[in-house]
Amino acid sequence: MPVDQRGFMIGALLNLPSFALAARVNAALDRRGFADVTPSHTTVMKVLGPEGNRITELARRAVMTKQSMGYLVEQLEAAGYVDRAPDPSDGRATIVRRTPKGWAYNKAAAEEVAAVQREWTRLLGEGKMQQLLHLLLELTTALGYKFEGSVPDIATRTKARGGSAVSSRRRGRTKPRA
Amino acid sequence: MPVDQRGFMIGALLNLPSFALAARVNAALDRRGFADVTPSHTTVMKVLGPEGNRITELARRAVMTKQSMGYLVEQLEAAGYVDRAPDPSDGRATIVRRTPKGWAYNKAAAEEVAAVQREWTRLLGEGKMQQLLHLLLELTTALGYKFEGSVPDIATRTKARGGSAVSSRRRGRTKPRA
DNA sequence: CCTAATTAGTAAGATTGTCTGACCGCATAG
DNA sequence: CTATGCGGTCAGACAATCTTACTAATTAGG
Repeated sequence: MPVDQRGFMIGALLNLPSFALAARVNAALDRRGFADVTPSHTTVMKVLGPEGNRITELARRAVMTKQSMGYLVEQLEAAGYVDRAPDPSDGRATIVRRTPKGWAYNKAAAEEVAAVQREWTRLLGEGKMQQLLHLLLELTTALGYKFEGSVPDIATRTKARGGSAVSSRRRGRTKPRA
Repeated sequence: MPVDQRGFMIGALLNLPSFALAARVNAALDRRGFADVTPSHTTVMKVLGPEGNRITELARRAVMTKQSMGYLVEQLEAAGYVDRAPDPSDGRATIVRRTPKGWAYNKAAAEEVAAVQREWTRLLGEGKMQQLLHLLLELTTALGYKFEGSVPDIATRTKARGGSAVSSRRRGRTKPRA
C-alpha cells in the first residue's frame, strides 16, 4: 500500500478482520440455532460474567444506559438465555445469570471463533499467528484491558460516553434540567 | 491469560483495540467540530472513494440497503459533507462526492487515527508496532481485502447479509411475498 | 434512629438507523 | 421497440438506543 498511508493504517487493519470475524461467527451461530440472538444481545453476552452481574454493571461494561440494558436483558430472558434472581445482599438489585441455554450459546460462540482462528492460522502460518496474538495481547494489556476471567474485563475502559454513542450529541445534550 | 482461552483469543484481541480506537477517534472528531457526523455517517465516509461513488455502490460496500444508504447520504449532504451530481454516463445514477468540508473531515479523521497509532507505538515500541502492522496487513490481504486507493476496497467481502444485520431474521424473514 | 442523599431498576416516550415492499424512469439486450 | 433490469426514492415498520421521570432500597450524617 502507499507509504503515506502507513501512519494511520492501524484503523483499517484492526477493523477489517474484526468485522470479518464478527460476520463469520454471527452467521455460524444463526445456522446453529441461535438466530434469535442479535448483535445487540451478543454485546450483553460478551460483558456478562460467569457468576452473573447486575443490570447496572452490565450497562456500565457495555457502555450503554441501564434502561437499554434492561430492555436487552428482558429479551434474553424471554428467549431463555439468562434468568434473573434477586441479589441477596441488596434488595434493589437483581442478578442476571446465564441459563444452560446461555452457556450453550457461549460454548458455540467460542467454538466458532476458534474455528476462524484455526482457519486464519492456516492462512498465516502457526508462527506468525502466534506472533500476532502475542503482539495484540501486549497491546490490549498496555491499553489497560485485563484477561482474568473467561471474559475480558472491559470495566476499566475509559468511559467513552460520547465516543461510540455519538448520535445524541447531535441535538445538543438536551436541556440542562427544567 | 488462561491457556485454554488461547484458541479463541483472537476475538477479544482484535475487538478491544478496534473499539478503543473508534471511541478515541470519534471523541476527538466531536471536539474538532464534526459532532454532527455519527458512527453511521462514518461508515459512509469510509466507503466513499476519492472520485465519488453511486449510492448503490456505497450501499454494496457498506453492506446495507440502498435505501439506508440514501438516508445517510441525504443527511451528509444536508450537513455539507458531500454533494450529489448526476452521472453523465447514466441518466439514472447520481454521484456522491466529498465537498471541501468532507475532505476536511477525512483529513481530521486520518490525523486522529495517526495520533492514536503514534501513542500505541510509544506503548509497544517502534519495532513491535511495525511487526504488528505487517502481520495485520498480511492477514487482511490473505482475507481478500485490497489497499489500492486511499480507502480499503471492501467490495470483495463476502456479502454477509445476515451476518451482522441479524435482527430482521428474528421474526422470520417476513412473508414470502403475497 | 431519622432524614437526606445515593443507587438499582422500571416506565414512558422520542429518535435514529435499519429493513421490506412498492414504485418510477432510464438503459440495454434481444 | 419492447421487455427486462438497474439506480434511486417513497412509505411504512421496527429494533435499539437515548432522555426524563419515577419508585423502592440502601447508606451516610447528624
